[in-house]
Order: sequence, then C-alpha cells, then structure tokens
Amino acid sequence: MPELPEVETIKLGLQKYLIGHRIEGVDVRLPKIVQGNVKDIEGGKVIAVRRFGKGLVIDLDNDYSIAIHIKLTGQLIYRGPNLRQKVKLSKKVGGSLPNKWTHVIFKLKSQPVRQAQDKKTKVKSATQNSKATDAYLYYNDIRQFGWIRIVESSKLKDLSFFRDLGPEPPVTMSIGVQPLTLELFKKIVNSLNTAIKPLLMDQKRIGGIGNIYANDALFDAEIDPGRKAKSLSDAEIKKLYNSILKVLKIGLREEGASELSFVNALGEEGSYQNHFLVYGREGQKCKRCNGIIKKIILGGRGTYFCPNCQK
DNA sequence: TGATATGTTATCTT
DNA sequence: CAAGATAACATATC
Repeated sequence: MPELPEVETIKLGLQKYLIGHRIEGVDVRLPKIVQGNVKDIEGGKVIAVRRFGKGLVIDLDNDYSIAIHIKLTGQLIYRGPNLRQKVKLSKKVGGSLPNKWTHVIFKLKSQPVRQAQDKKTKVKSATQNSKATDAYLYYNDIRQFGWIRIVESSKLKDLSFFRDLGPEPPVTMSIGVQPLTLELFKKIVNSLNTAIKPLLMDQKRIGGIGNIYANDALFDAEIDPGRKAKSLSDAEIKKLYNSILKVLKIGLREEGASELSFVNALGEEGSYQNHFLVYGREGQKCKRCNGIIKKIILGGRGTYFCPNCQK
C-alpha cells in the first residue's frame, strides 16, 4: 500500500518535474475528491513539494497549497516537457491518460527553458519566453478514497490529518514532522498496552508506516505482531526500531511496492514487492526458519508472521 | 456471486 | 477519556 517509501517516491518525482510549472486550470471530474476552491490555485507557480507521513503537499507561490492523500489507490502522474523520452505507463495506470479513473486534471504551463538557448540564439529570447509548453498532472484513483484539499499554506496545520500526525522514522533527507528517535519510540511503545502492530500503523502515534512495512519490520525484528507493546524489552524495542528504519530504507531504494495501484510520478512501478519479507506470504515457507507463514487479523488488518521465529 | 483487500475516519462499545 | 471493535468508503480481483 502507499506508505512512507511510496509517497516519498512520488514526492521526489513531483519535485523533479513539477517545480516551476504554473497552474493554468483544474478539471475536477469527480467533485467529492476535491475540497476547497480550485480558483485559488489558478495562476500559482509550484515552488515546493513536501511529504508529511503518507500525506503530500504541493506549495505554490501565491500562499496556497494543495494537500493530497492518495490513500489506497491514488496516483499522481506527470505528463509534460520535463519528461524524458520513452516513459512507458504501467498497466496499473489503466491505459492512456486521462482514463476512466482520472478524477482530477491539473493543467500546467512549464516555464520557458532559459538555459536551453545557446549563445548564438540569444536574440531569440523574446520568442523563447512565449514558448512555455503544456503539461498535465493527472490524479487517478480506482477506489476514490483519496482526497485533494486546496488550502492556504499557513493553514495546512489545521487539517486534521497533518495536525494529528505522529513523529516519523527518519529515513529521508528532510522530514516535515518531528523525527521518531529511539528514545521517543521507546516512550511510545512502553506506554501502550495495545498490540505492537496496530500501534506501528497508528498514524497519530507514528507517521508513515502501513501494513506492508509494519509486517516486514516485525518479521525482521523477530517479534510477534500480537505482542502487547508494553511487554517489549528495551532490547526488543531497539531491534524493532532498527528494523523499521531498515525496511523503510529498502522500500525507498526499491522506489516503493507496486501492490494495488502504486506507480511513481511518471506512471512506473516500484519493486519492493519483489522483496517482501513476510507480507502476502501466507502458507509459504519462512525466509529465516522452517516455519510456515500464518495470516491473522489484527486491528482489522491482514497480518502475516512466522509463528516459529517471531516471538 | 460473493468474499476479500485496504488507510483513514466515524461511530459505537467497553 | 482511552482504547478496542466495527463499519463505511469503492471497486478490481480472486
């Protein structure tokens, strides 16, 4: 599912391709996805793209921001002049864009490419300036759970999702929320009597971890997902903390897991799904011992673990 | 055909 | 009030 590594992958793509583009207009095909007034972002230029947990923010130069949560099946796909040649859309996009799952289209104009002109053509700068090209950012969402909110940049913190987001594991260059240090993690884990896995996935306590990485981190740390958080020893907490950072980093390296509909900002798949430690491996052999991976429901979510080596 | 999957939020129960 | 359970959302896929 789209979790920290997946959303970070999209963020990096948008940073690369979207910054400098001006929003010409927004075509909202499914109104329930968008809240706020799209007129507020028309004419605004993209100056930054940020990520908070699993949430994305596109900042404009007119003091408005676009806050986005892709939930389970959202996709943000860029098409425009910054694209390198031959980018093949994944099948998960559902055909050429826009398609029946495209609910919002941001129509953009790229800024003129100044450095592209060489010395000889300096004279042409006037025409060059008028040569901004069209670009598009498509929001696709099969299950329509995601949301896009137009909000004044200064009021982002008022959105409940951002306001209530817990500290997140420090695995990227810059993070928008408080970093989850080992000390902080210890404090959170020690103070709660809930099962450890639902705790890892609780965005209000820890930001960015979802079902895939929670399962894999607990497997890596050899901890039973159903253990009460309070019952973990300091050594186990430390091990789990390191496992969380480890699996998230591998997820980042693999540019996310293309489970369900995840694709990056160019519509390409990630590859962490080829590296799952336990996630989705019900009935298969444990990668560490002879155990058979079992699936249970914890906190209403599918939970995979090896009863033989996760204690 | 019907069960399943899932992140987040809302609502109800304990 | 905290925390757990459950449902709701929507739809492709098995």
